[in-house]
Amino acid sequence: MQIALKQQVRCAECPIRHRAVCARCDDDELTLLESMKSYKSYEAGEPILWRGDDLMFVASVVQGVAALSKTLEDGRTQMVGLLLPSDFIGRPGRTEIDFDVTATTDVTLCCFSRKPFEKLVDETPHVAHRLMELALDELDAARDWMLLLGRKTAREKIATFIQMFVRRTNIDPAFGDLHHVNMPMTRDQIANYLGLTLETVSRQFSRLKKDGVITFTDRKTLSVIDMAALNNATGDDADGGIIT
Amino acid sequence: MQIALKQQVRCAECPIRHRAVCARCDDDELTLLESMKSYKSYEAGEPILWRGDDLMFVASVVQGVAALSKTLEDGRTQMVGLLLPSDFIGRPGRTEIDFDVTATTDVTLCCFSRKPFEKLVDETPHVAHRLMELALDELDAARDWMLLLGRKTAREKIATFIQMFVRRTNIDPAFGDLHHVNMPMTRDQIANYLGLTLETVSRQFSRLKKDGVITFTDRKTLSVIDMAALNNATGDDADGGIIT
DNA sequence: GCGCGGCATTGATCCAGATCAAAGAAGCCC
DNA sequence: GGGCTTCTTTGATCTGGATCAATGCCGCGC
Repeated sequence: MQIALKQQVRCAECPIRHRAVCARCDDDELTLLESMKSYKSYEAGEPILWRGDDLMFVASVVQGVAALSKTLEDGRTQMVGLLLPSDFIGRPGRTEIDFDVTATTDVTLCCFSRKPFEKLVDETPHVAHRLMELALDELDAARDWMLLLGRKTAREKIATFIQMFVRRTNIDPAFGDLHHVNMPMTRDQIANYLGLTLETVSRQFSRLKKDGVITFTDRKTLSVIDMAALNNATGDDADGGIIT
Repeated sequence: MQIALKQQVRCAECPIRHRAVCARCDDDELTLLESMKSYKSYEAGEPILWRGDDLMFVASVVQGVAALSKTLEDGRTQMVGLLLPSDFIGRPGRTEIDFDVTATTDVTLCCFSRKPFEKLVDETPHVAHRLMELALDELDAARDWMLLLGRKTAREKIATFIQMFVRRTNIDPAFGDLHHVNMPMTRDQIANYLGLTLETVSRQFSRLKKDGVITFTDRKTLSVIDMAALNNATGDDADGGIIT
């Protein structure tokens, strides 16, 4: 799965070229970015940033999945964001962050020193604009998630979780009726994501399997057998707008 | 409590002048804004916008409290945001919203038609910048809230809720040791906010009262007797950074 | 003052999901 | 391949908060 990435990929060939913060940069701007950027890699499980860290760099996720999480005094933790390729770490005007960032899978970041990057943002309206869009997308995702955390049952949470990966993975609708989904997380991480315990996560996966909604290829890969049943099980309004 | 607001307050005298989206506008810009703006009022309980509505205007909350909420198929609802004076409704590039906006108390909005306002944003970098800051603040709040919804117990949720109002209400630290707090919401609204039922909210208030942490003046006004105990009961790290 | 409608409180019971506990898989290193 | 460790599943039990059901409180209109 993991594609080896040359230490310094040319921006023009970058896999996240069209979706990241640099999406609307022209050739001159890309040349500038190329001179500023450097890649950093992290292994699965490795911390990327700790809460309260001084933010020396900002970065785009090029490859892999990272998680934002918060922890209570006694150790209970909750994921509060999931960073996929093209998502951005760090914000203009913020010098530190209030959550931990951890590599969920092996992760490659495209990093920029904060100061020069902020200068660039100030001088390049469309980069500022793109940052705004990314922040608003995160805000939308956070709100959907709040509904999930506050009101959904365990089964609905798991169904929503699977649905999310289906939508993200399988952009191509002409894929056939069997939706293969890879979930790059352990049961424990999924539990932290959904505000559940890992045992409950496991049990709900088993129930959906017994009910003939999904089937497992291996522990992290499943296929959706009955997409209608899955959508039903999320508890959301039916008008999700996606034709299954 | 409610201060009567003239139908068209001069921007220079506006109570949210220094915190809203217009915070850094100069006199010329204010003159322009004054010619664009119009006030709208809503009574407590009244809907302001429905999910999916076409966003004809954007607005700043001048006075009162409004709530953003989302609803599941079967009617369960969850608040996903609370709009206080100076908070902003509507985003550049978004023509509709994915949640309901309802007046929690009587609300006054300062409205701008969406199109001309977007033009203004494009031409005025510091307005765009301020919008970004407001969005990022909302994102921070959303993440704290996700931790609360996903992992906190009922008692911790209520304690956090009270603490939030203490911090917002009583900016002046030289207030004495008795912290009066006004909560402009019914038990039912608090429950929707915290992902609980109204009965549980009521019970936890009673327990905190019995434990000598708070005392009630009336149903919506309370005083914190033991601030240390309250902070302890939130479950958060002690380093909240506020001297009580 | 009385009656009525809209919160709020309190009690009794139930159940979804947490917790405690044990036994399978699946890597992975030697 | 054998013996680690780490992750996952499944079972038994417990419990916090939901649900169901009164009852209490307060403001308001007549």
